[in-house]
Amino acid sequence: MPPKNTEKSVKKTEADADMLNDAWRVMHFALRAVVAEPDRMLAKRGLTRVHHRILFFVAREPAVSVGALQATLDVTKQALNAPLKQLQAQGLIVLVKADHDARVRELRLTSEGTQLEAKLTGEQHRMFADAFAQAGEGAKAGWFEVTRLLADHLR
Amino acid sequence: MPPKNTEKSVKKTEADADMLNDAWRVMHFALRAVVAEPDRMLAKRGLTRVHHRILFFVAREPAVSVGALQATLDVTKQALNAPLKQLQAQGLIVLVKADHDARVRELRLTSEGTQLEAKLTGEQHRMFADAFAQAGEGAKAGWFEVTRLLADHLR
DNA sequence: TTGATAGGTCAAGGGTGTTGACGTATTTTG
DNA sequence: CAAAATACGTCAACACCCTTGACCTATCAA
Repeated sequence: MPPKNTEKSVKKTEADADMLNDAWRVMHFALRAVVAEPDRMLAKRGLTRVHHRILFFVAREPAVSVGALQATLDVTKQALNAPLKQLQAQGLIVLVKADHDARVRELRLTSEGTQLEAKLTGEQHRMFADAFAQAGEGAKAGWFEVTRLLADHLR
Repeated sequence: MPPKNTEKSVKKTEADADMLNDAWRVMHFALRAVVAEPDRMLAKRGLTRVHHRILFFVAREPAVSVGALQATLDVTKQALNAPLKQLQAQGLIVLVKADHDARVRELRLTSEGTQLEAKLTGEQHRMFADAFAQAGEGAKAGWFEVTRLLADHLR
């Protein structure tokens, strides 16, 4: 038999639901906040979040091939082509033939691209670092634990 | 004068950068995880996240007007119209003229709509509840604190 | 030489959002 | 009461960004 809905248990359940809704809401806003500043910077150059994703991955894996990037970002080559050309046109990335295989093109950031990427990612890092610093080590550890547990549900 | 890049300070900085990248990555995956199950359930009915958002807000604010919902979701009425009709067609929501003003239509969930919404939101609540339960009260408090601090950057 | 691979490009189409204009019913206001 | 404003619905045009599919070149490997 399920427990009766006493006055008390009802209240507790509703408070829980509110708390969980809050968790979801605040997580949404946090994500928007982290993305907002970089988005503004990108918009000034006529770029979008896709461009940032490209810059981000190329920064962390220099000489990555177009195909590998495509797989990482999980988009078709047609979808990747346009932003890639825009980034080239703005002198943020270069494509050079690979030594080992002249068919593949290796992506690299130019110094300008490196600068922009650092600014974009740095802005996001600053937000996290600030939040962690203000909240303290314990809160930081808790945040990571909970967030990882949530992410684990992806399988 | 900036501090020298000693062997040690370099290592620490890089570890920090990794940690902050991780924070961003894990947050992404957490969000995807929370959204994944409800998305699957919606897809079975040919619905999307917009429909869930509508169900969610109507559940929490019964008799909300079309215009108010539109403002809440921040979309045009044209964008809202199609999903609204689909939800009506599936018998999940009803629109009735308001007593106080026959121009406005008040939205309400049908019992079927209430059921579906509870299933969708319940799935998300379960994920958060599980994560919080596994991580403990301290971690939960830390998670909320950090996430709120991040969200605060929105203004 | 032949077949597979990396990449680029063109064409067509879907999905989902937008703005703008217009129509109808209803309420508020001068 | 007539006129203006409001709530909502709908049609059309367009934009953005992604997809699939086909075809092309250059290059490598069997």
